[in-house]
Amino acid sequence: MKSGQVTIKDIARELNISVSTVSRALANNPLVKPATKKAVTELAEKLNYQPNFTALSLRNNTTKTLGVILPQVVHEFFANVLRGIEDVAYSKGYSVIICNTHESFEREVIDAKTLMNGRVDGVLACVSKETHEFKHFQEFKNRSIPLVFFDCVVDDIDTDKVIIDDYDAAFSAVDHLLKTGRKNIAYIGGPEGLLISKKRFEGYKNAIEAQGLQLNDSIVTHNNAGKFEDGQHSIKEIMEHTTNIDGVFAATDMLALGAIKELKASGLNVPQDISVCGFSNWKISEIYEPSLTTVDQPGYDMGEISAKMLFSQIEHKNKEDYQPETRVLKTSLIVRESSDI
Amino acid sequence: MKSGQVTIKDIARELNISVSTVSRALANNPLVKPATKKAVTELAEKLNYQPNFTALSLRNNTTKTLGVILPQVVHEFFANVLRGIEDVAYSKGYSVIICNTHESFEREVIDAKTLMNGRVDGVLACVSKETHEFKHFQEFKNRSIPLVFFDCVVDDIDTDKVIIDDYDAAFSAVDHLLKTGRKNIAYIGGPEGLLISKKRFEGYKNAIEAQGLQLNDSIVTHNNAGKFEDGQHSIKEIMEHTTNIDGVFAATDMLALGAIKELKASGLNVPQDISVCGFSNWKISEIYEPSLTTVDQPGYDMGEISAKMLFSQIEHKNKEDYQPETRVLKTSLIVRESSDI
DNA sequence: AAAAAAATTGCAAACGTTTTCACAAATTGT
DNA sequence: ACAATTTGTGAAAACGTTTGCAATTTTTTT
Repeated sequence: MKSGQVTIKDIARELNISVSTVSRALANNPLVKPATKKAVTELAEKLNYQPNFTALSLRNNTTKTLGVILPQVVHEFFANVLRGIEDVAYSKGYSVIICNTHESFEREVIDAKTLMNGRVDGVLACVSKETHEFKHFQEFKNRSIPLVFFDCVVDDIDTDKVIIDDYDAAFSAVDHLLKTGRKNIAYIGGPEGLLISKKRFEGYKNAIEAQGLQLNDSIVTHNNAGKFEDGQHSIKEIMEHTTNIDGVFAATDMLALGAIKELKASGLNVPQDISVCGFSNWKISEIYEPSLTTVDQPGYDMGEISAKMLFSQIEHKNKEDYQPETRVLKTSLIVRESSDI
Repeated sequence: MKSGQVTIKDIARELNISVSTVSRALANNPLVKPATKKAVTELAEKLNYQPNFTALSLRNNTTKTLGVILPQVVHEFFANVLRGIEDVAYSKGYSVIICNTHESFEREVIDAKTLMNGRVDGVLACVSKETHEFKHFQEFKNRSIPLVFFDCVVDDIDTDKVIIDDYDAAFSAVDHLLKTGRKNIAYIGGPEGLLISKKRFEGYKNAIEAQGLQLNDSIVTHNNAGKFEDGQHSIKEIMEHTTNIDGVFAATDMLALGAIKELKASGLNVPQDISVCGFSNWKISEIYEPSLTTVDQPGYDMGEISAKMLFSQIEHKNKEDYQPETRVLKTSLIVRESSDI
């Protein structure tokens, strides 16, 4: 027994009344006599009474907690998503438990299990790039635990989803490079299996073909991660075969920055000789030299919208008429020095 | 009533036995007959039974959850701390609820209240830079909820603490600059009220004086945040009065990078004309050009040690013999291009 | 002053689990 | 065949809270 915890019973005993009365007094129930109410609230104040969270959860069958499963936190985009989620949650008196899978499938499964036993009222999830099997998420639906996917979603699971229009974003970005006169634009991609990677590549491809140009496979690369070093490595690889590229579209800012570093090292000037565009608009892309043209993702909006959808599921809990929905959010291209010609 | 949740009662009803037996069977209690045990476990498996988390918490008076209060998550150092905490927690079957105060005092108080009602078994906290009043933390002690401070700690509260040796780190960093021949080293600090800021400044000051040099107040600045723009601004301010500085020691990597950008803009070369050193070893400091000399903080270790101390408090819960302890962790200086002369 | 109505309060059940205690059934020893 | 074990099971309490219902007290009405 936690010594410090003062309960409703303690107050009842002290005041020689029943726990029911104390409970009602604290709830400001009009049934209870003003005098009693006063005595109770004053004593509660004095003893610093806080209703036991676990008992409330059990009684009300609601934990006032949301779970978030996501692959990274040191990531401006995810951090913004989290802020959006938190703001909505806090405004409803909910708190948020964050499970960071560190891009590990194994951890994701563990985290999903952790959230499956009634610990949360609903779950927001962004799947890791290692994940190709989704039983652990399906189980939320089986148990009718409200679930919303954001960013990296699972197509096969019928639930609310909020995604970025990755295709459109990539198309616009590459189109921008083409419009400035670039013709040989390399593609440096993230994990090939990931849906968002595929969409970004599609956008790249179609933008090029829309200009009547031919896609050149030898200047297209994919990486298992989206890290700085991968960007460097990709450029090296591309330059082994092809030296006349004049543009780079990278699927993440880190890939783009790695590319810039490597391009500089090989004696090229960005943007004079070659333009570079990233994806995500991290803080670093603004302060790097040259500053990086990139796609700004509406992270905060995504979090806010996802959380609102989740609450609407939670409130529809018992009804059968809930129709899952997919929201597609628009991005905006931020042109900076790295493509400013 | 959540439709999806299958309870021990459902199993008992289905098998026409009592809930006690089901409970025992699931706990693999030797008292229960193998046949019954088999029937129960098989049905539980089939129905995908998961013990209700809330009920367990109430029964056992333990939530198997730790709370972490910290001011930022998009911060490599804090992210590493979190990994350290999570690894220890997960290994003990605990999960972690992260409260991100976004450096807001108000939010910190709300978060503290949220964790105060029996939702967690213990709390790890790093105070925000806005915080100058600590009642909300003292309350954890009053309720005898285990509490460990890390990084930004509260001196007045008698509990376990894990800190970086900020003084020593700053001293070594500045000493390194001095040893390479620098004589006029500017200081660009973070929030002046913060203990870690004071310690870093002390280290800077003493390193300079240890060389028989005089501290020059006109090349010392403090900032309310530790952001890139603050670094730029500080350099501008310093250069208005003093133009012969040949070194900069900044209290964060972002301040240092802002400083570099501004120095470059004013026509100086780093490190040829002036050396710069940051603090924290963010990823960006490695990839920036020039790469940044900085102090590496053992974030993972800090998280791991803090969590272990917290568990030792949790396990000592009822005993009176617990003696709070403060652990001071050593840093290491990483010399890169920005001071390589 | 008694009856009726209104105002307060307490009892007990419920949420899902574990565990102590008591009891029933099966087995063993004589 | 009967007592003494052993083995297996169930009832009930407990964790801290809310709430329907019943019981009590107080106030109003006649």
